[in-house]
Amino acid sequence: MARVSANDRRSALVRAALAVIARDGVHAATTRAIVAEADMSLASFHYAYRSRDELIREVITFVVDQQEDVSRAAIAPLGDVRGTVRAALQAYFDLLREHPEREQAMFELMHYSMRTAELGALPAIQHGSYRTAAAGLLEAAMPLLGITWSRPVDELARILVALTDGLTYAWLADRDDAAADRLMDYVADTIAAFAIPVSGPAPVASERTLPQGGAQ
Amino acid sequence: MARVSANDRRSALVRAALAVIARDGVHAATTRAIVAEADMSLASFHYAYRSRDELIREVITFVVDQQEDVSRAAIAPLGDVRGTVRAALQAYFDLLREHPEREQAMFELMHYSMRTAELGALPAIQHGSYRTAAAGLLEAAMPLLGITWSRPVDELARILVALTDGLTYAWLADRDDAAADRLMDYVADTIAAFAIPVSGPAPVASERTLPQGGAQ
DNA sequence: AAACGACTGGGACACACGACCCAGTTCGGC
DNA sequence: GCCGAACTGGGTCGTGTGTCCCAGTCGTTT
Repeated sequence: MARVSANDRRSALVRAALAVIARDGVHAATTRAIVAEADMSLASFHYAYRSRDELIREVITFVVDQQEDVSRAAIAPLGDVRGTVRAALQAYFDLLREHPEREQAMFELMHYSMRTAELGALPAIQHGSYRTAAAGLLEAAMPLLGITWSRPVDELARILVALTDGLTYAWLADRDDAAADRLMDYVADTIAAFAIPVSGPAPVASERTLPQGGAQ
Repeated sequence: MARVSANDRRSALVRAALAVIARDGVHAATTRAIVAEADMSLASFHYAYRSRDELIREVITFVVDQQEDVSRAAIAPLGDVRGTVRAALQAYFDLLREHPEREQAMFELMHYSMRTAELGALPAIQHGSYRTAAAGLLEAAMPLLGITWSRPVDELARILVALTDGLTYAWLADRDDAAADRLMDYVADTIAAFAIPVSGPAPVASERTLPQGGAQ
């Protein structure tokens, strides 16, 4: 086959491994399956990587980095908080519906990391990057929607991530679209309830709910 | 070794498999590892089970049934809704803290089921049983606390399960106890906000928070 | 006590896997 | 055109796996 630089080969192998993992699961991502997906020989694999573990490790860090990039996706302010949150959730959910294997692969890789001693720190990093992304969205929403949050953004980010994880998990298990819709409605409501309009030109129609609980 | 009936052997193998899975993960639950844990020979394994898959399948159904039993645990009404929900969450979380491997094993088994064609239906069943359990708690709380819920119990159960899954996942990833505490506080608040006191002897001191959002 | 069937131990088989090796091929610089 | 280094194909090794087998042992029934 064609001649490719080791660097290109490494990234090709990472993508191939990801494809195999998404299609057949982590346990099926053997060196042979991966090189078959990438259409190269076993020797090429071991020329690019010292071991399978090294590849998997790179796959995971790649995935984490990618997630961080993806979640920098622009937030589209829709006037009120609830609508904005709801739209962002819908965008994520559409992605999930289109590529369930991908999110499933994320979960599996996370569990794989938890079971591998040298990779033990990665789940915390991966989860941290989710929270950072969520916090970024919440921060970005403040000036765009003319609000502040009644609790620390970090805390709200954690709530948002927990709900998103729960939503993902539930849908992966039962594939109930209608239930997912209702769940997203709730998430939008509960997040919107933490928004406080700042003085000045108040955004309209976002005070349907009273500031719940307050900063406790 | 001692002489044991095939039936006893089957359940012993299920428990052993569960122990191995919790300790080392699903991928490490080989026939040899399982029989070593159960302290019996390979022949005994294949006398009791036709194949490893048959065992794993039994492990999963066992786990689902067990979960259903566990979640019938009595709800301890603490006067107000928030306190009751918070205490129930804390009880679950304490269990999680004590045996993280156990919950981790549940997740892994779920993913294993998703990847195995004949087991594809199990995740939905497992998740359904979680929701049923949550719904049972919410139903039980109604007469005990003198409340009704402003939304269908099924829907609230789904929210509760999603939040619990998210909580579990987050804690497994970063082991942040303080953050888990704050998250549970939020869950208790948000669930309590769906409670409507019924006319009659109103429960005391549960109106610290205004009914948030209400029935939207 | 004899015989039957439930149960066990140890070993064997075929296969898939990760890792490795080495003789060849092709490319870039001289 | 040549040379050294980057790269490739095919094969091989040792190990771990699921499954199976069979000679043997023990309890139960008659």
